[in-house]
Amino acid sequence: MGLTKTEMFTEQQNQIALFAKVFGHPARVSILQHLFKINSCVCGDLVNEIGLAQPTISQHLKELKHLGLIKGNVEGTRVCYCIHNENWTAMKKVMSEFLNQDLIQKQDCC
Amino acid sequence: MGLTKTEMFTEQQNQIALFAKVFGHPARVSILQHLFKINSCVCGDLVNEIGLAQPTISQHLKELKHLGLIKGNVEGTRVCYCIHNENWTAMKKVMSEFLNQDLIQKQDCC
DNA sequence: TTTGTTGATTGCAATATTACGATTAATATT
DNA sequence: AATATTAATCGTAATATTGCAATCAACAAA
Repeated sequence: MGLTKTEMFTEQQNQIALFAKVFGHPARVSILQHLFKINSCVCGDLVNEIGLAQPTISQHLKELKHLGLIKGNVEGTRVCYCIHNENWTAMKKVMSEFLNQDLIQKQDCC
Repeated sequence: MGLTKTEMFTEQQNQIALFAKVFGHPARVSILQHLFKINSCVCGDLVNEIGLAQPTISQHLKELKHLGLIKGNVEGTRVCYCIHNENWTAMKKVMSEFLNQDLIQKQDCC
């Protein structure tokens, strides 16, 4: 049905999935890497850097902002974007806990 | 258009996105957590544990297997699933590099 | 005020994802 | 052989995502 049944999962599981989903598109990965490298940049720069149309980049930025991973600051006609450090750190904690789970038994079942 | 333009991104960016995408659904997060906890289990157990229909779980398992994160072993009429340790470790390396990027300048742009 | 620049929003088309009923395939059990 | 159990596959419906042309809104510059 295309409808994820979030109510049958824990809050933690849904949160992991939400973060992962936003990283599940190479354009957003690319935007984030660029923001880490450049520290701050304007929407138009990302359009040139990545090569997708301006509305597409704008939409990806909106999703990243909505999850709190980036900040946007209006500077005249331009909007400056940067990584939201505190939220990025919090996200890392959640994702690391998931990724660094340990198996009780190290040998494979099969 | 609903079509991701993978050719405009680096292989690394596409790989990060592929891994992230598979974690982008709470059912798959839940399956993986359960496999870590139980070490190995049968498809039917996951159906009972999670509460989605059998074809749905089977489909999620297929995606996880396709990415190499789990193994499946036929045992009579049952199929035993477990984490693919080596591939999980390799995935962790790729994802950690992305998540642990450092900002050159610590102060926010805005 | 008019024009230019920048980025958000809208509307739409194409494709992808999620979920499950029905069925099938494979093996176990009787 | 007939039946039961288990999981994969098929088909389909509903919803979500991606991408962009066109437009709009806000501000800057002339």
